[in-house]
This record gives sequence, C-alpha cells and structure tokens, in this order.
Amino acid sequence: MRKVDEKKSASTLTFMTGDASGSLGTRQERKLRTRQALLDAALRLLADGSLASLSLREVTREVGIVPTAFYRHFASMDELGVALAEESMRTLRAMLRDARRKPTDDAISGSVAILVDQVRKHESHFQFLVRERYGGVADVRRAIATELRLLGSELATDLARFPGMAEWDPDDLRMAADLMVAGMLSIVMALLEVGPHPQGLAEVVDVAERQLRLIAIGMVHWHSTPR
Amino acid sequence: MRKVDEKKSASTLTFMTGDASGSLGTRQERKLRTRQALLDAALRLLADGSLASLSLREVTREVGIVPTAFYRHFASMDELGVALAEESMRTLRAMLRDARRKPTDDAISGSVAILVDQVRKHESHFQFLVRERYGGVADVRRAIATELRLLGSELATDLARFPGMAEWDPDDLRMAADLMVAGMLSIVMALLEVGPHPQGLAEVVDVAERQLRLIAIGMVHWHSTPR
DNA sequence: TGTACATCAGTGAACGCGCGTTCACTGATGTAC
DNA sequence: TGTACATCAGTGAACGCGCGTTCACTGATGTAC
Repeated sequence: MRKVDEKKSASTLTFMTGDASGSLGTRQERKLRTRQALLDAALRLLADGSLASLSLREVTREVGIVPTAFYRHFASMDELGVALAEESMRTLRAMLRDARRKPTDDAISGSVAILVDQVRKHESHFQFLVRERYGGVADVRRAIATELRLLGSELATDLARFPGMAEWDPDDLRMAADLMVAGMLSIVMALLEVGPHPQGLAEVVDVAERQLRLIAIGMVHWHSTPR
Repeated sequence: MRKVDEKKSASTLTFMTGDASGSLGTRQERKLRTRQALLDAALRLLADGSLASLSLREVTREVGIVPTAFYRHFASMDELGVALAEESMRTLRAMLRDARRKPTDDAISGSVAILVDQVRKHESHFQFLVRERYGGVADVRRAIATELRLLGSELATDLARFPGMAEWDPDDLRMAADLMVAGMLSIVMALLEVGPHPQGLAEVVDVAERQLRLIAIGMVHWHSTPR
C-alpha cells in the first residue's frame, strides 16, 4: 500500500520537475527521507512505551522497509534514540527562541502560553524528553541532561537582563533559573497528562503561572531577607 | 550455592527455635520470603535498566528459582512493578514522617538533610520512583502519580501550621507545596546523578536549600505583592 | 549523447537466542481423624 | 502420637515467537570517459 502511494507521488514529482527518470530526488535525498521516516515512525510508536521496549523490527515494519535496511541509517536503536533526543531538543530550543523574541507586558503568563502552545504542537517530542530523561539508555539520558543544563544557563542569562537583577550573584541567578526549569518540567509533565481537556488545561496553566510568580516574588525580596 | 547457604541457615534456625523439622518457618513464611526475594532481586537488577526491559527470567535467575515459579507470586512482571512501586512509596512516606517528627530550628536545612539521608539509604527505591514515574507501565505510573499527589497535599497541610500561613487560600497553599515537591524531585534526581562525590553532594545540598529558601521568601511576601 | 563500470539503499533467507507461558510432576508441609 | 490424605511452592520439559544480526543479492542511481 505504502509502495503504491510512493509510486504515485513519484510520477507527480516527475511531472513537476521534469525529471524523466521518474525518481524522487537524488539518492542522497531519498536516503535522508527514509532516515527521517525511521525517526518519525519511532516517535509515533513511542507514544505507548519507552525506547527500551521498542524494537528495530517494529520501527522498520512501521516505515515499510525490511529490518536489515535499518543499518543503512543507524548502527543501533540506541543511535536512533540519540538522534531523536537531538531532534526533540531542537524543538525545545526553538521554543526558547520564540519566548525570547516575543516581548510581552507579562513575561510569566507569556512564557507559560508559549510553553503550552509548543507542548501541544510537539507533544511527541516533549513526551520523549520526559520519558527518556531518566528512563532509558545512558547516551540518551546524557544528551538530554546536557541540554537541560544549557537551558538553565540561558535562562539565567535572560534573568540577568531584568531590572534589579544586575547585582545578583551569578550562582544565585543560576539557582533560581534551575528552579524555574524544574517547575516548567513539572508543568510539561502535567500538560502531557491532562491531555486535551480544556478545564484541566486551564487549571494547569493557572497553577504554573502562580508558581512562577511565587518564585519571582521570592527573587524580588531575596537580598532584603535576612538569613 | 544459594541452596547450600539456605540449608546452613536452616540448621542454625532449627537450633534456635528447636524446630525438629529443619524447616525455615511455615510454608506461608517461606512463600513470603521468596516473594520478597523476587522484589529485592528486581530492584537490584533495575539499577541498570527500566522495568520495561527487565525480563521475568532474569529476575527468577537472580533469585535462584525456576521461571515458572514466578507465577506463584505474581501474575506478571507488571504486577511485580506495582508491588515495587508500593514498597518504594512506603519508603517515601516513612521519610515524610521522619521529617515531620524531628523539629529543627531551621526547617529547610533539616528537611534537605533528611532527604539526602533517605536517598542515600534507599537509593534503589528512589531510583525506581524517578525512573518509572514517566517511563514505564501505565499501572506503575498511575500508582506513583497518586502517591506524589498525596505527598503534595500532606505538605500543604504541614505548611498551613506555620505562623502566618493561617489566612492562606488552600489552593495557593497547594500550589506552593506542589512547587516544593517538584523542587525536591529535581533534587532527588540530582542526588542520584551526583553519586558519592562529597563535593558534588555539598553543591547539590546548597542549591537545594537556596531554592527552598527562595520559595519560602516568596511565600512571606505573597499577599503583600500586587499582581 | 552513449557506454561501461561503481556505488549503495533496500531485499530476503537464514541463524541462534532469550523470551513468556503451558503443563504434568514432586515432595515437603499442613490438616483431619 | 500415628496415619492417611490434601495442599501447594517449586521443578523441568517443551512450545512457539519475535528478536538482532549475518550474508550474498539486486537493480536503480551516479560517475567517468
């Protein structure tokens, strides 16, 4: 079935590009497309189960190629896992860039809105990150941990630009940023669990905003509180 | 080898109890002990891998019984997983009781100290909870989620007893408690990752205390801050 | 442009392996009389 | 206390299955001349 579809779109593409060979792009392009199909299939299958319980044969079956062809693209499922981690983290970074670019009068509710939007749009990526952050293969775990640390330090840099944050100890800034990242992670988890119910969603958003606000208030009074 | 050991301790036990049959307690007691051995073996094996990738045969091999004997104790590995979740959560609850019973002049550093102590003492239980919270079997995930929600509401009750918390909206209390639980979870993860290095440990403890303090300061000024 | 050769993504058969689960069983423990 | 029978935790053989991986292959795509 899948093969028939491919041949159909092949002739369409031939018409559009005038490529008389009837191919779908160069050999290299085709290979990249198969590779991406493997990643997409894996992500789809990971909706119900962790990477550790996903087999090479399941993935190739989903794509419609023979198991042995897998090795033309990845040396092992672990390697595919790392590639998935990288892809998911690209999504995460894109989200951060979004949040930074778009200036709102309320940074907190603006950030939460972007977070909610991105989690909806790339649910499987976020689900993968949350699932594999502690669950699975060491390489994947390490890749995600590194990225989250980077995320914390970037957020710390952002925080430093807020008025009144200039005199903050970088270490304290980092600590506060990491707390925010931890809070956001738990929000992502809650979002993934709550699913599409609008009432549950509103509740999660409300809690998230109040939590971030609580941290912000703590930061305002951080230096004026005796310890 | 295991069998020889058992026979040795059997005769010891016979001497102590005067049981002439040479047995290790009643049939029921022996069964319970095998069940516990299965749980312990699984927890040991889960140090390197998630529940999803742990096989029934591995567990029985570790215990020293035949695979089919597994079914005398659990209907499936999933059921064993739920039992492990319950056991781990008992550890978590014991820790909370500890923290509540022991009054310190600094509630924050006292709580963190207890947390560090318990994580060291029951590393495999905490590792299991963190690994399976999002990773694995739906039943296990649900059991852990329920317990963490309970933990949040208990902490909220504790917070309500602090001076100046009386007039707090229960919903706000809950929100703050959940943020603390999220923070503590990320601390547990950090503790598990940092391992036995004393310097890394001190760093994690320091960050943890400052994060909780930041939340506490936020709470003090929560009602006097315009929104 | 046409031809001869190289590359290489995907094929298909085959393998040995560990898995979960079934089944009839054994023999020690427990119970009724 | 002694005997006859019931219970049941653990045994061991057997099964069918999906797995990862090997290997020689095919035929379309790409390249050199």
